[in-house]
Amino acid sequence: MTDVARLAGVSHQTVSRVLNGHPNVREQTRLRVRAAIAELGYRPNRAARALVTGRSQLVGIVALNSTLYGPSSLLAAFEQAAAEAGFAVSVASVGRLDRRSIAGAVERHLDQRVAGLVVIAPVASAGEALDEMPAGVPLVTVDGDPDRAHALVTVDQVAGARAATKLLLDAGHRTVWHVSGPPDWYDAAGRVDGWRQALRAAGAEIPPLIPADWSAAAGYSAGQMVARMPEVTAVFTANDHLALGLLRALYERGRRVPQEVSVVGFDDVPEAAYFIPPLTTIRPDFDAVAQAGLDLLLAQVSDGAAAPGRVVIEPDLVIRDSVAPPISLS
Amino acid sequence: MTDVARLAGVSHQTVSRVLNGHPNVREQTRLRVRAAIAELGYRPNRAARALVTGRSQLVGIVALNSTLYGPSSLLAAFEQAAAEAGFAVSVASVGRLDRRSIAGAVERHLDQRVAGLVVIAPVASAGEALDEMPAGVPLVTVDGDPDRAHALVTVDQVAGARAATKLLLDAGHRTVWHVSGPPDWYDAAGRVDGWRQALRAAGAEIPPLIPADWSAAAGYSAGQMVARMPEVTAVFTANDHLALGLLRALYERGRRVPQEVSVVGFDDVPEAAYFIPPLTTIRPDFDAVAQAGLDLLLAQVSDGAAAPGRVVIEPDLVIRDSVAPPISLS
DNA sequence: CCATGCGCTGTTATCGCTAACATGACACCG
DNA sequence: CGGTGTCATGTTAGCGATAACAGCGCATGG
Repeated sequence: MTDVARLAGVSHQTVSRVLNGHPNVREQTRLRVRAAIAELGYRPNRAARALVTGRSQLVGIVALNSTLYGPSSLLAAFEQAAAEAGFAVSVASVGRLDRRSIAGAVERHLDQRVAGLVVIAPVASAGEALDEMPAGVPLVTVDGDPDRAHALVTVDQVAGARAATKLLLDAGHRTVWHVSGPPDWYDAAGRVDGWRQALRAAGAEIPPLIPADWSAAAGYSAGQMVARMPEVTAVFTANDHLALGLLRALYERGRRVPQEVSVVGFDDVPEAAYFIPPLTTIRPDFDAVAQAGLDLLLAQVSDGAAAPGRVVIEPDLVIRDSVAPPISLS
Repeated sequence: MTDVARLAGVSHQTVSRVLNGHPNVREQTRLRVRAAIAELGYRPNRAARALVTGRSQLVGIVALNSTLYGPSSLLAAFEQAAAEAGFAVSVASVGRLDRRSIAGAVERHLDQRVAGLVVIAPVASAGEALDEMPAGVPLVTVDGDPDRAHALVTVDQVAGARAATKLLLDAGHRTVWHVSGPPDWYDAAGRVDGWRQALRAAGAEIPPLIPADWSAAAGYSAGQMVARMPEVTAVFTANDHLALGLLRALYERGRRVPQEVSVVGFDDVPEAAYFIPPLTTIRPDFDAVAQAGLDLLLAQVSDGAAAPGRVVIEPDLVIRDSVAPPISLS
């Protein structure tokens, strides 16, 4: 910086002013400084700037280290949004969403003096870990606990699940079964709620829940059971991969989809249109979630950790071929 | 830090020594300092440390902003490995792998004074962008150009493709068709090479290449063509999602897999075991890639940018149900 | 018994930057 | 025409750490 100042024939402070877009610099001086910067290929040292300002143009993201479609889409979307806002993104991924892991990831970020923190915290234990967080750090949780005080962005799981269930009921099915995600995930719980609500609203019988996790393997197991129950004509699975496994089990046992069994998934993974048959599903808008999350975070950053907001993103219904009226009606 | 020093009754330098594990600190003093640190909940300021040492315990990763299985698995694996090595990870993702985007992402990282850079650079344009990089920054490319000077970690695409093709030939197929990925990706090119090599080695006819990208949609189009060609009995697709689309097209047109057509994919996505039928595929070990990449990078960091190495990870063959001998033999 | 060296600790300078204040030139106003 | 702002710029201090050096006490050896 001193070199730049010397070359431009000004003081280092003036260089700093140009860098930070201060007014009160003569146009001509500004140009000289710019030229010197370009000539020397100078780039400001962010560590020094962070040190003196106490701010860091860095947002931390705590995410689950997995290739689950939802979390990894979110991560990508956040990076994108942050980069556009001029923030760098530091990622600390955790193997499991338990208290210890999350706390560790948060610590690592605090060491780096992140300006704010986004925690993709879809399970209860994550929320607990955040309660122990030092206050004063801007924080946004994604898919976290609605009953906690933090700023929160979520996909409206309940509405999505309701829409999926209602679609099946409207097609004429007497009731709808549900293969659920891991019970400690809020996403999974919300989808169960929405499913129940829709059934109740329609006065339909509420069948037992088929518990699973997010994997195709669990969907396959669920499908093996479903295939043996002739009365099951409609299934809503908590995500698309479960649906894939389910479809496969039904196929193996000769239960045709959608003629005998209708299926609706959740997520709209890119390949859902190529399942056998193409899967009707619910599509959350991850870009919107990320954008809203970052906006919330940056608002806190500039206000000084005020006003934790709440944003709920409505998912869309994507209709393909895996839903049909039950045989009795067709 | 001054507070800690005061509480422990020592100078700030001694605190620093304790923090950095220097010898020449009396055990008793060390304990007093530790206690003071714990009591005050003190955490060192990395910005200050980075400023004075010129080092930053930060590695940058440039990745494609996508939910493609390979890149996103790699990203996750890198975070994991870096965290274990005590490094924070800053991610700059790019929408497209063109020169400008990559250069921008690299710049953003250099601004942050990353200690080293990992670029997941599976296309030619990425390599070009890196040629313009200021020298002296430790750099590792993943799946990049084998002809460039940078340190490089790759999955052995050629060997994987050879194994896939050979498996099909060994099952008795006269030849094997290939649905390829985007031609500018090294991964895709390597898989094409391996396929050709295996055919040539077996003296089999080399059918025309069916060009595609990585998507299930392209696999579906390819499948619509394959289904119309009765002589095609074996297809190797450049990834699992292509295989999914292909399977679906074959299914629609009544071509049974594996009885009439055998299929092998590449990647072993978690749900591949639940395709219809379960997909035989090639599994790259992304964790190994990440570990090797990070090792290479850290070696450069400590040596001061010496010895760009080269590591090739051998993928495994995962055998499931999508391969069978051709009808003429069964 | 003093020179020497080692182990432990403190003092000072410094990294690159921004904030706060100081300065000088000039314009404007009563 | 002197007082008072305002603009453009320079000077100084300090952010929180580490590096380099200095100093002190004590054991060792000739």
